[in-house]
Amino acid sequence: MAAHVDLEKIAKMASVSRSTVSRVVNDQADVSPEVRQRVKKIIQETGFQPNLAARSLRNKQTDIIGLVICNTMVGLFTDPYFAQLNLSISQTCYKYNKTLALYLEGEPDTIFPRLTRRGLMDGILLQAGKMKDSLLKKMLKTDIPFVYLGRPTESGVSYVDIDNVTGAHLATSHLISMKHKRIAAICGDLDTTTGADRHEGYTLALREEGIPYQEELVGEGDFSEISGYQAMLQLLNSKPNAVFAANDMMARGAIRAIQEAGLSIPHDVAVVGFDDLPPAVSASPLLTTVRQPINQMGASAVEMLFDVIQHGSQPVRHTVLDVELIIRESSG
Amino acid sequence: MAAHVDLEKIAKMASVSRSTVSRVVNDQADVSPEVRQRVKKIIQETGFQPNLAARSLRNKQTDIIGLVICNTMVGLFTDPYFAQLNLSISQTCYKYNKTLALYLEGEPDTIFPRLTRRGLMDGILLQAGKMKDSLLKKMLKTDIPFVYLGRPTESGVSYVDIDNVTGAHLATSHLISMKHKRIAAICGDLDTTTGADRHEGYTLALREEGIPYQEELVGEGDFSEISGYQAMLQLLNSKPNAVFAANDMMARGAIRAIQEAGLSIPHDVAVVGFDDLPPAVSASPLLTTVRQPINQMGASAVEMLFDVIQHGSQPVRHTVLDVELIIRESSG
DNA sequence: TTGAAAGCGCTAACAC
DNA sequence: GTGTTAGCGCTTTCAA
Repeated sequence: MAAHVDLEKIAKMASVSRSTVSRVVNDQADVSPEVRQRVKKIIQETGFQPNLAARSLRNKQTDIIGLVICNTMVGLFTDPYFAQLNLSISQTCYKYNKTLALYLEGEPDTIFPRLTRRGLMDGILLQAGKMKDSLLKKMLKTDIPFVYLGRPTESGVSYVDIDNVTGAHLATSHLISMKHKRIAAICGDLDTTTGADRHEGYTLALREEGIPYQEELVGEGDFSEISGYQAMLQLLNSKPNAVFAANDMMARGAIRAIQEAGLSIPHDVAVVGFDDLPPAVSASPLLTTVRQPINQMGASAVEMLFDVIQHGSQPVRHTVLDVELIIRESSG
Repeated sequence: MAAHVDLEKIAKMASVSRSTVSRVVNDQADVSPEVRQRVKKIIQETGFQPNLAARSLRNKQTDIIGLVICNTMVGLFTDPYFAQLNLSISQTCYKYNKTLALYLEGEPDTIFPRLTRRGLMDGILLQAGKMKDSLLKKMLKTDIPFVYLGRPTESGVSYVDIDNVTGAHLATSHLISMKHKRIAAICGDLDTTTGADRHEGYTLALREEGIPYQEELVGEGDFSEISGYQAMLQLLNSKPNAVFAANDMMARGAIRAIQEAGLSIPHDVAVVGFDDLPPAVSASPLLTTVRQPINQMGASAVEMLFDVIQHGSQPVRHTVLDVELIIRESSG
């Protein structure tokens, strides 16, 4: 932030006032064409760009939004899901000429004061973590605009989520329709709404078809590949002939366990995942999975946040995005 | 950024001046114990935190640093390598109470003006991309503090890198020492210094042992799993009995291709990767690979940047981190 | 040890 | 259509 040209200097060079330069910079009306022309030329030549700290102070708006993924989820940050979400959020910020601040570290308690500082961020995207996280409740008590990524456990929260229950239902129904009898599930962390909702969808589909829910056919992982592998190892003892994994990474782990056991997919055990992430899907056998619109989720969340920033947090906004079953090889 | 308590308000409540409150907030000397006590109590009660835009304007320092990974690399952002690097950078910022701004999108040309705005960032971490990227050259012409992540193709650049040549050399030598004759390589994008350096290490190791370099044993991927798979498919025609892949993702793809061809690892074909990323390594067979200290790389880069910000870009700083060969199952 | 006052660079209300 | 001026909230001389 070295010494540099400022409005004043441009004004002198163009023999006009600071205000006029400001008007030109911000594309406001009421500047004569000749003057605008002259000032623009000088701005061009000098490469002048208004100082953002000064503008933020004056405008009470920084054009920075934060993305917060706190500790309880950080271990999973290496999941390609987050990379993709992050990318879409970043792209949307770029498109609207906003800056994205990233908060990956920190316990909900210690990170909170950093999120509530004045003069840094206009608003925040809060990635859902464990249901018991206190951060959401705390944020609700502030007047800071924020949007939740996932289904919140509190009311009065604006959020964007995907239809996890329907997705899991689709996946399970698909397996049922393939005449499989013993349909296992590898759940994600059930202390997250995502994990719980996908489990719910599985349960619902079974119930609709009058298939009893059997404990020994249900394992719990934490969305990681290795946890899917381990859960499947366990489930193999119960001889399932199909398995719904709550995300693609765990499905991939399950496939590995099934293949190592000398069983074939989908002949001996059919597999369906959830996410439709290219790296997980493209291995062989190609994964049948539930596609969720990650990019749209990121974009919607950012745009919803801009709306909250501009128009206030009332009324509360919800967007739940549709999912789609993509049938490939692993389900037969 | 709603109306809120400011220094002035605290000052009134404590019956002191703004200056005194500022001194207390910034832990400066020359405030009497009683006054300090009194002011602190009120700050505590009100939850006052100084406005960062105002502070930035005054101090000419924002305590924000940027991480820039531009378009040419963005497709690879889903590589767990970047997730891990990102995480370590984020953690280090957190530790030093700085904010991290993330720039994932944008052509080098269009992103440049956004990086050079005054009053936004104190400095920048620039992830290496394609060698021909013009961003590095442009940054060099500015007075903005920055540190390059990877080996730069220009001189006068402060950077942090890992010893890619030695790593690839270690991997290849290891395969040679196992008495393999036909040692293939799956290179990463050779238009990146990382890809080129790892190729260089492979070449060097062969030469040292008097093994001729054979074109038909060398494939090129782009660091993605699928590209490793495809490159291996091709290479299998040349009947290699070992292969060095320039990263773990490609190694994983190669393993898949080898196994699908009905060959066993390491018996028929030995495989060595590069990165030592848990998700890639933990599948079976466990991957022999070159471990690079990603977390240390992130931390070093951030700390180097702080140093550049504080003390100027001269002298130029370099840190090249050591790598280590981790022998597991896939190399026999 | 404390307070008064200037000013960081910008925008916008108001006056001309 | 253009300029003057008053701050935004903070830190920091400088004076008391």
